[in-house]
Amino acid sequence: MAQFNDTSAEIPGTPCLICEHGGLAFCGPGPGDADEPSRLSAMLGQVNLIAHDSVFREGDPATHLYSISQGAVKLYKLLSDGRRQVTAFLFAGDFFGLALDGGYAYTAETMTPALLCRFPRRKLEALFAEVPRLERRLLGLAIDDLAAAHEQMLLLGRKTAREKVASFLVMLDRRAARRGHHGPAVALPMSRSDIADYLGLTIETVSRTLTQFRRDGLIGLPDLGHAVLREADRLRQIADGG
Amino acid sequence: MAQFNDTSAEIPGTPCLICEHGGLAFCGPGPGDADEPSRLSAMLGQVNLIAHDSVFREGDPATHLYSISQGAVKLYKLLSDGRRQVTAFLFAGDFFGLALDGGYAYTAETMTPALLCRFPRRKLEALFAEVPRLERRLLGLAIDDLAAAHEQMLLLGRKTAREKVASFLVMLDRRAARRGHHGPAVALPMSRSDIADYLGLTIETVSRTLTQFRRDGLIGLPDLGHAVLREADRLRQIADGG
DNA sequence: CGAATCCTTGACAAGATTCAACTCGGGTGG
DNA sequence: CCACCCGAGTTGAATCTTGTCAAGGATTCG
Repeated sequence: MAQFNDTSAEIPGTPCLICEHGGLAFCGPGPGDADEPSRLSAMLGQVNLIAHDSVFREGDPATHLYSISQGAVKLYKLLSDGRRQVTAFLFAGDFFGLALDGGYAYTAETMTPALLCRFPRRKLEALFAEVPRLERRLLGLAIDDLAAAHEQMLLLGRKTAREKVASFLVMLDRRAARRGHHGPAVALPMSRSDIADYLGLTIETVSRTLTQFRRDGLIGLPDLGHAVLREADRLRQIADGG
Repeated sequence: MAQFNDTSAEIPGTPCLICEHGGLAFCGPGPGDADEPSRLSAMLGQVNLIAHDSVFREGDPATHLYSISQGAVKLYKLLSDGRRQVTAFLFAGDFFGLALDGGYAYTAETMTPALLCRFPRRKLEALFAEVPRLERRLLGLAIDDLAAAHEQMLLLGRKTAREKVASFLVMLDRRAARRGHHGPAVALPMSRSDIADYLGLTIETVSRTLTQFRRDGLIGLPDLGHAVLREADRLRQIADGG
């Protein structure tokens, strides 16, 4: 585990695809500052991973900051007996790996083949002095993550299975739209087991709830990897406790 | 609600007590940089709140950043039907209120009478340019919060009631020790209802679990507001899923 | 084509919630 | 001064949502 795919292990200097992603990630170009992206791309490296490969593990020294160029990644934490909590699903344009000297707080694993950009933490910190806007951006992204974490705590602590699954589908749909995916179906690159561990449920409960939504005409399930939100408004209502 | 106590509404320029708290909060003095604290205290204001007073509400415009000088504060989010998730308990030296233009992501309420330091967000951002170390500190604190949030997700999604309550007691004990409180009893300034909403349980389950711990000799409950961890190691073991 | 893995479905069990009664302690007012 | 009241907490019994265990079906991949 944790090996990088041989085909293109690391390509320093190659321009980062996510820099084209409209500023979603921290390496995106900012207004009136054309110099910064080139400085960043000069220090970033790309890593190409196969599906179900681990990027780093909880407790590993936090050497790099990652940004997803292509593919999907999940973050999770484990209890000693193997119980797992998936804390985030990430897609193109998202970043992860923000950590202090204590090491990464979670394990990061690809769900699909993925192309990641990564930045050495040390070099990035040195660059902060020259480009303060960078650190501001990173702080903003951390605050976004924090808000998402609080929202997930509300879900885990206080929502029913039905509300959790509805929230999950609505969240994926909203984020897919933000990335420009406006097709009828939302992609589910994660397994039922991943979904269960994200929502604090079992795979059986996730499966049963999805089936019930399908029977009620709220969603379509054309195949295991996709869901169609037929009654998105109703799902949003369920997600918020209605 | 949300009124400041009349007795000492705001005292600009008064030195912030938490600046003496050994660098726990972001306004603490750093090595070789005696200038910064004075600049900060020049722009901070103190607010004195009674118990069970709200500091700000979820969605309010994020005008200030807060730091606790004295007292205890809780953060929470609500669902439309009143279900509540407490996302954090905060004590002297802790800070809160980090938010972007979307407004605060949670409501903040005192649990005890509290003395807070607050910094206007606008002015703080202006100061970032002059004192880059400040922004670095804030980013570090945000990363700490993020790690705590992930830990809480693991608790909410995957721990049993017994493990949740044990984790809660151990967490309070560890944080009290960090603040220099080494007495035999850990303070519980929050109500059973707050604890339940923090752990994703009901007050009855919290009460029953505490009683069971007491019967098993793991803890003492001298009064409603205190707990004595008699078997701290065993509690830590339970908290981690043993 | 076969084997393995993932998912779905069903029957049953259990941990936590709900509902309800009771206790305790503090504050108030007769 | 003390009885009363009220809110908070505890305890008990019944219920229920979700988890556990087990079997069957589907999809994928060698």
